[in-house]
Amino acid sequence: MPATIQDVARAAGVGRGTVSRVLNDRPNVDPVTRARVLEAIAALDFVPSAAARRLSLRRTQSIAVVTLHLTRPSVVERLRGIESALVDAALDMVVLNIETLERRDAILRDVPRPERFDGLILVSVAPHDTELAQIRRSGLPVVLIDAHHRALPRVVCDDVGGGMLAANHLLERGHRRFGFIGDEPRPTLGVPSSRMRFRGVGLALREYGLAIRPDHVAEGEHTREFARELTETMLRSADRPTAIIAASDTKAIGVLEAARKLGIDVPGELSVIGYDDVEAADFVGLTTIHQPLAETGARAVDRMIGLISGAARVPLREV
Amino acid sequence: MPATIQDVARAAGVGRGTVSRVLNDRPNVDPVTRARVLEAIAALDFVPSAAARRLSLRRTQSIAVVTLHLTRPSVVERLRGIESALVDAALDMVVLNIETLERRDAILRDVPRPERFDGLILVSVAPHDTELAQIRRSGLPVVLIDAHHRALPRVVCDDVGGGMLAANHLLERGHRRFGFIGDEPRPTLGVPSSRMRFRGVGLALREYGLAIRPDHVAEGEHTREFARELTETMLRSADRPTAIIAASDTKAIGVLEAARKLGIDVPGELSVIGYDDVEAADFVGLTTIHQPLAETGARAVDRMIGLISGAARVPLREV
DNA sequence: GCGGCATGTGGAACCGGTTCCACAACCCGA
DNA sequence: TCGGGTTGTGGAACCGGTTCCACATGCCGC
Repeated sequence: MPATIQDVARAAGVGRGTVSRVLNDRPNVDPVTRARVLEAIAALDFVPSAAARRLSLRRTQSIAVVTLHLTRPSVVERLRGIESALVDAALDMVVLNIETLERRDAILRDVPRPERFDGLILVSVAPHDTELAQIRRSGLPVVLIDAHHRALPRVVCDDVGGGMLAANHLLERGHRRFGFIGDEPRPTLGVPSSRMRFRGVGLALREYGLAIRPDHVAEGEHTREFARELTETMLRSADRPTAIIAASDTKAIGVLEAARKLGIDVPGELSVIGYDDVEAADFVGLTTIHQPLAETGARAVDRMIGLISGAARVPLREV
Repeated sequence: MPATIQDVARAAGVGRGTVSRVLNDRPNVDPVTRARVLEAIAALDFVPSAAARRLSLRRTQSIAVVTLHLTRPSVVERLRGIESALVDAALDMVVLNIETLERRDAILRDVPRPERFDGLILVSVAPHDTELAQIRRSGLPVVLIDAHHRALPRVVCDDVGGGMLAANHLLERGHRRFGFIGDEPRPTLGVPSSRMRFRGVGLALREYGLAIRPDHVAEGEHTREFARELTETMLRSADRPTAIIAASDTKAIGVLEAARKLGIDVPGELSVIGYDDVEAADFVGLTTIHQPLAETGARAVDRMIGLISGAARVPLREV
């Protein structure tokens, strides 16, 4: 039903090749001819078929964004940055979300195929070595966000630095007994950002000749309820911490709940720092670490486009 | 580089047509031949090219999801539902996010083209009549979520009912003076769900012979700060409301902030109801209206697939 | 006045699938 | 034994673009 390039060629009285040259702004087209072709295009409301274009160019004009836990605020914010940068580059964003291990494996098996996508952005997902091999074979450009792999370009936030930032903030305010509420140290899916943040906390404390007590570290599932329970136990201990750093705002809210339940005043008797800067953070009185999430997304797209057009650069990090 | 159907045909000693028949599980293929073809496919690690398939089938195997304000929790949750349903149907989800009016118009102009997508899901976006005409012409199946159009299939939550629900909850608890904090009654982008909810509140009050005072209704921009300011003004009035219904949790938090600032105890002196059930809602002590967001997303995909396969059904609603 | 080069153009071949048509081989009943 | 139907198969045509090659035309300098 829609007009094809052949129709345009006929209408303008030229060959298909000429229409194609006009469409792609190539030189060696007589201005008069060009005008006639453009007129025909407008008259027929012609839009080139993406499918045909993809087939003959062997490019798909779309990139896959693989996310872990799409609904987390930090992921969404990154996605927004990615989307808006991709729009500018006239690329389609296909979102693939991971919620189970099976799906993770299926995606990493099926997605890195050059005939499916022009590029791959993995958010909080790092490929295994065998998966990396397939990605390599596919020749697809890949950029990781919030994930590490020694051999792949990545845009990461400095989690260690973030942890240090949080700890230093509290140290400067005189705190000496710290607690940490984090995620699984080695998550089945995803990446150990939580552990990195913990390491940053440890580093900052060391400069003050301090260390965090093992029983003041509690790691587990990324839910508020879980964080609440772990915190309750921690706060009941004899020498309870005066400051708790949580690996995310979700967990931080769990910490606040526990404190409230035990009648511990925040920030009077206990300081709490979260991570992510969710919308409600300042209302509930949470100090939090902000990350430029949308910017990292946009940045990843920039690098991806660089890779597509052939540049190879050294992996870099940003805070 | 990757193997083509021609390579497979050669390897198996058959014609391309036969390979295609095997790939698509068509009848009239000798079991022996089929086995030989499958063997060749496995040996060559052959995966059919999506681009070629799209071109010859004139189907893209991907659907466009247009969202307004991707980052709002309610939208993300719907997106998750959509994504997971689309995966089951082996369709790619291309996300297009709207943040400005220009982009809105550009998307509604360029996206409804049969050569680009197999279907369209609009989340909180309703097309104008001229845009509808183009969609019609394109022949693309469209499903709206959280948006109304008399002529298009849609999956909506009953906003009027939600408003009534909120109001009745408060009426049963003895409240008689209500306030409402909502979005712009007729938003430039997006849909007037806020107004619908307000109408529901009005209906519920009428049954009690009550009405909401005009100066206890404040509508404006969807931000916490704005909601806070509007609420402050409202709470300073002589006969301030004893209960406030907000059109979203974001605004509800603004309301809580205002109350806190003025030293008004919640829920002692003022009850607040929000909308969306964001994660932090119960921590901050907010009563909120929950909607089955992911389910509506999945439901929309079901209907879309129904439309693609040719069924035409009566528009319906769900709560 | 003619060889050489730049410019503009038409059209064939190609990308990698699907579909349809023609035809061969076989089975069956008359 | 022969006509008619079924089954399996190869290959051409097609989807709608891009690219490359060949060729026509016009201009230049000698």
